[in-house]
Amino acid sequence: MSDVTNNTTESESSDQRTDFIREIVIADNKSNKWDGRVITRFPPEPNGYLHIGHAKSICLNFGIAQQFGGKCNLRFDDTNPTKEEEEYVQSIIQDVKWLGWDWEDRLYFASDYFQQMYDWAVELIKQGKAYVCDLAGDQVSLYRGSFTQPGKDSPWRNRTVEENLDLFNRMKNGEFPDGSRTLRAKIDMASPNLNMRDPVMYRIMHATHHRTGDKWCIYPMYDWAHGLEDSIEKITHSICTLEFENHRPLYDWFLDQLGIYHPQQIEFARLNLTYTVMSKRKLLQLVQEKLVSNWDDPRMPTISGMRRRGYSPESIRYFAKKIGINKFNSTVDFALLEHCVREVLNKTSPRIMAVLKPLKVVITNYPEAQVEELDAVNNPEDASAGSRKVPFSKTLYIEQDDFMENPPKKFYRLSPGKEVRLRYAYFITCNEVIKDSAGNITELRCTYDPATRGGDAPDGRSPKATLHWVAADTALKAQVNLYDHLFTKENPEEAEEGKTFKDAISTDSLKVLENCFVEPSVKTAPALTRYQFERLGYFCIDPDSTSEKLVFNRTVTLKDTWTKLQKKQ
RNA sequence: UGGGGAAUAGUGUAAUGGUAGCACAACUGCCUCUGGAGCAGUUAGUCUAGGUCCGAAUCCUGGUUCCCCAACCA
Repeated sequence: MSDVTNNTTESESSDQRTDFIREIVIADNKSNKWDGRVITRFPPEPNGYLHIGHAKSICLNFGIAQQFGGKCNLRFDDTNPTKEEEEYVQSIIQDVKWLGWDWEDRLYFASDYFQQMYDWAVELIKQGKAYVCDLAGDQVSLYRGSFTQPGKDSPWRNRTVEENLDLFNRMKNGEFPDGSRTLRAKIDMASPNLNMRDPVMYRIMHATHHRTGDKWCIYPMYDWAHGLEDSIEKITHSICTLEFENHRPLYDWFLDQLGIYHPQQIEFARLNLTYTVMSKRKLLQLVQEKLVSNWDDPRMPTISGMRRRGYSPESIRYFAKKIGINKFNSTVDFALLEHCVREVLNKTSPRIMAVLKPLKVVITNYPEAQVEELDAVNNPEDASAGSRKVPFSKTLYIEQDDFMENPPKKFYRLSPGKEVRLRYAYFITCNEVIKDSAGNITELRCTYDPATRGGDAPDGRSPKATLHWVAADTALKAQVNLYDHLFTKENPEEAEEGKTFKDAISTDSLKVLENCFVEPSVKTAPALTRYQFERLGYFCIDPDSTSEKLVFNRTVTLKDTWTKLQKKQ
């Protein structure tokens, strides 16, 4: 287990918190329960794209294996061909890899174990612990009883072993229609745990499986299959989410009846995040109803969406580490995720200058055709990132927000008569404001102080503000997509009467700015390259970006105390 | 009207009978060629009622609240 694709920085090398699951692993190692082995697995069903909640589980399982010198398998739990697709398999492989984890040659599929599972089912039948039931679906649930009422035995519960064997074989051979029969475990129809009331092990499904094709027309249920998969792979700690706690007695029962290798199932709480939804069903709905562009829409909490948004794998791993592991439901503040993203990106992203809402500035005392190349530091947090040249000339663009004709108190930026520093360039003073007939400011006329080249004055004076800028002639035009929360409510699931989570979708989660300018140094950068636009935030090149039409996605803003100040007033 | 889990600042977590700590958020300052970063500080917590104990977030008893379970989904 190694981070092959990502460098580990300080933020990650900090000590791993010992959660209750790691405590179990440590205790097991101490007692030699598993002979020192630690084998975990990440077992997704390929029926959707992975999201940040899965990342928590991935980092837990792979992280434990890494920490204790064990292994973590990637296993597709592909037991339901009607919901699963190859596209999802590929996306999941890509996402886990991108997150920085390596399963080496241990890529497994539950469907590869179908024959073994079948054989074990036959064994259970021979033991008299499983039977073929002819009850229809609605009848099965009727016989199951309720929370407070015990169930009733199926009329087919006491078939002979021979009859069960014959019927199960014929189920496998495709002699019966879908839904006509099931194989059920014979446990206890009066158990207070409904999962133990003769759970279905196999159902008939004449469906084409994405890997086994039409070879099988019976498919194992989760409860039957999952423990067997874990057993086959000699998993030591089978980590799953809280809702499977009720299933653990069944997990244990199947393995005990068969007398085969028996991992320990441990449950932890899934992740909830403010301002987002996490269920695969709802995410699928957003995609299918075109409420987002696709699974990798940068507003989606999917791994692919976050990748496109510009989140780095390291920042997601850092986040997973910070949220911890527990056994109760909690909702993590989205701001913590953003903090983790900023923390990592601050240390790793090269800085460039870009102007999102351009305001033309003419330096009246600057020579007409002159262009200077000025030195700019690539990353003040990382000396090894070096420096680059940025062109400066008579006509520039600055940010509209960086000028105010009638500035309020504490507005440090440019205003008439005021001097500011242009980053890495010169001090300029605004002398004249030019407006169109409607009164909109269209241009600023400024003078520069030639003695301040590079951004320092010989007399030691230092303006309160430093602005970012681009030279008009050499700047590249770009589209910039500004993203915000997809939902307006902290908990979109909590919908009022007659409303759904979709009613909480934000109308300004995406703002497209078409007339942005970026410095020329980014011209040939590949898709997904991450930058900090100085004073604005972190941005990355969208995969749809071309050299003819540059497109950037805003990952997250910089912390902005000025905006905060304004909002308070 | 059954069974299974769980409750620590606004949020996420630590403390495993011995000073309730950390992070995010919020708020103050300092510093700064990014109103970024960094530095220093402030606010704020053991669900509840009893009990055991020199001492309880932790152990015991009762209560409260929340989550999960009645798919041929996982």
